[in-house]
Amino acid sequence: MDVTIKDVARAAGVAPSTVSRVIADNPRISPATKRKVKQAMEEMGYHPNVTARNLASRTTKSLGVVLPFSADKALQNPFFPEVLRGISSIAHEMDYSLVLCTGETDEEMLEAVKRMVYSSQTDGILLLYSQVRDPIQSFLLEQKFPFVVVGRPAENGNQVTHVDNDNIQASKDITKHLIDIGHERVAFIGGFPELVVTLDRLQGYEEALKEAGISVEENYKVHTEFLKSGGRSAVRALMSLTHPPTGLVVADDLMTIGVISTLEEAGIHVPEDLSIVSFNNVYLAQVSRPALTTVDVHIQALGTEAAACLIENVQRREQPPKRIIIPHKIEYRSSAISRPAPSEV
Amino acid sequence: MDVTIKDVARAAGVAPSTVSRVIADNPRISPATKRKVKQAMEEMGYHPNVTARNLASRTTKSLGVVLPFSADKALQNPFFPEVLRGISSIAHEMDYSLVLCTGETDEEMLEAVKRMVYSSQTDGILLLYSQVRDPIQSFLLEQKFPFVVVGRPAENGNQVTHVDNDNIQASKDITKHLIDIGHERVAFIGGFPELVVTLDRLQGYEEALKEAGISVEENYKVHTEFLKSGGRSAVRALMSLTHPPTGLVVADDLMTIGVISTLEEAGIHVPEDLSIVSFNNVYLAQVSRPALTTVDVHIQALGTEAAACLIENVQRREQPPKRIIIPHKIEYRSSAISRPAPSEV
DNA sequence: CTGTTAGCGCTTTCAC
DNA sequence: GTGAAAGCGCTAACAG
Repeated sequence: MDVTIKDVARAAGVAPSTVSRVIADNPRISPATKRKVKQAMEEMGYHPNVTARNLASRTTKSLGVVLPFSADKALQNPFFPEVLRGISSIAHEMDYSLVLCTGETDEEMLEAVKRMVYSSQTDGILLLYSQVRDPIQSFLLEQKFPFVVVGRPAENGNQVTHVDNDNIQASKDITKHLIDIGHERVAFIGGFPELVVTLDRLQGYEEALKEAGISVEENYKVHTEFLKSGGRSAVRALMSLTHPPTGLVVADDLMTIGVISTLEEAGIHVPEDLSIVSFNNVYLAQVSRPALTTVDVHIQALGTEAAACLIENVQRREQPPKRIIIPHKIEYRSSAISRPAPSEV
Repeated sequence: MDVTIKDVARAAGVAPSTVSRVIADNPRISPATKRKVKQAMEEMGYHPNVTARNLASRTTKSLGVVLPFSADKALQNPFFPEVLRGISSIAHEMDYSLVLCTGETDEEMLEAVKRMVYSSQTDGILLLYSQVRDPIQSFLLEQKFPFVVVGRPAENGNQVTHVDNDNIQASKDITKHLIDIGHERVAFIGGFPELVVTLDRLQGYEEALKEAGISVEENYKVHTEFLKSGGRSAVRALMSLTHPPTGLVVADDLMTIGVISTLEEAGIHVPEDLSIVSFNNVYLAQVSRPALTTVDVHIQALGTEAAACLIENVQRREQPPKRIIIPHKIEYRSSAISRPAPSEV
């Protein structure tokens, strides 16, 4: 940096505070001086030093973003770039910058978050996932540090502001769809059971079954790691049951792609032999074969709402905890078809 | 924030400057006072204020990261999370934070970058893509602001530090593979022709053809948007030529998935009817059907090298421009098979 | 409406 | 080895 507020003040023949006011676009400043100062800034190529401003104003105008860096391939899920886009659009609009919280392990992540808040590096934090007994959430909560989580907090749900879908209902809806089109043996494949989203979608699945008078079979509930080959055996086991399912509710589009791949290897075709529905409606869901019947959770909206909400919390402190539900919508495509199969055409 | 360096100083019975030196782990400080001060910090729950430190030391200990936020679905490419992981691991290790440069359009992106450097919000910038006549690169260059690009700069290649694969060679290698296994009619499908990586891979493709004595057909070179449905017609057109290709070099794994989808719709099977090879080896390349023969470009390494390099540049200014090439390696899987097809088994 | 005066919390000469 | 003092560049009362 080079030219400072003092330089501009001198050149414009005013006090530094006046320049500061011009920067802040303070209303009670005469158009004349405003113009004069602006011109000086322009001519001298002045740009306010963010750090100095932050120190003086005791804010950072930045939001911390916590991604699940640690978890295996989770970050490869297009879900995250997509919420990021949403967040970024609002942040940009409101003139906030985004700083990433990084770390390889859960402990490192927690450390990173602690450093962020202790060293006042950020005004608020955005948690892009929610897991059971998350030490990060507890920490933020006890520090009374502004944060919002994308997802449903497993604990203290009404103390922490969060934006989420009604995943239970969404899962109920899509499971019901499968049932409605004739499937009676419907299984569920979920990811990390520590993730609240997994639990919610499992619960919705179970509720739909119950409401349809179908009993919930324990061995119809499978948890496989995200896209992991470890999941293959689980899927195979599922399909070699005496009464294998004819329908599958999978907790995530990307996981679905892995599952379909495993199934095809085993000679099981989707949707002819098995119908699959899933969640998120990432872009890939349209171009994969078969195109996926999936619930669109409006990922970007999750991001924009979360960011807007956090910024509001940050600006006027002591906002009461809020809960925002983004609506969902089923996209009917070709991975799920009626059963029993229509008579051969 | 609450407890400051002064409080600690008072409590420990030393001067603030001494505390500062303890924080910085200054060698010429007696073990005794060091211990005393550390204990005070501990007891009082002291954490240095990053902003104040930055202002005083005139550095930010942060790196700006420029992702192609604007470009359609590009961000959905797992390539980016993966370099981010690499970058983040080094940044974390070296105690740098990462701040994202956000914007919806190219102009906004440029503005964001300008703001970052003008307002001294970051010590250096990481550009995660390289396109022809990129105003961001020009700007950074003329500002003499430290930055490194992941990819090959289209212009001023020896003035800007960059880490890249030898994409020309990589493309030559993989194209040659296709030729070696019997394909003579090989087409190329690339993405945005403004991206240098696309150009390099196209060039490698052409060179391989020439070296094999195969003439380069203009209508064998197709550019489709990333995953976009617009690409479908292009792919279909390609396949309805009088002499359609039997082999395809596609510039990116994700694009390949879209292409395969289009082909299957048209009743063309991969690899039976058409062999495909591509680039990046993202995780999906293993689980998609067929699993993709693709060149592994070591995405994470691109990230770690870039970050390490930038941090070095930032710490000791006036480093000469460097160019780092990450080796590549072909992963042979099942999307490409010999032609003419082996006699029916 | 504008100037004056203190800092924000830390680092960094320069003495001792 | 440690302290005193002077900022880093800006904002924010408080006057006027």
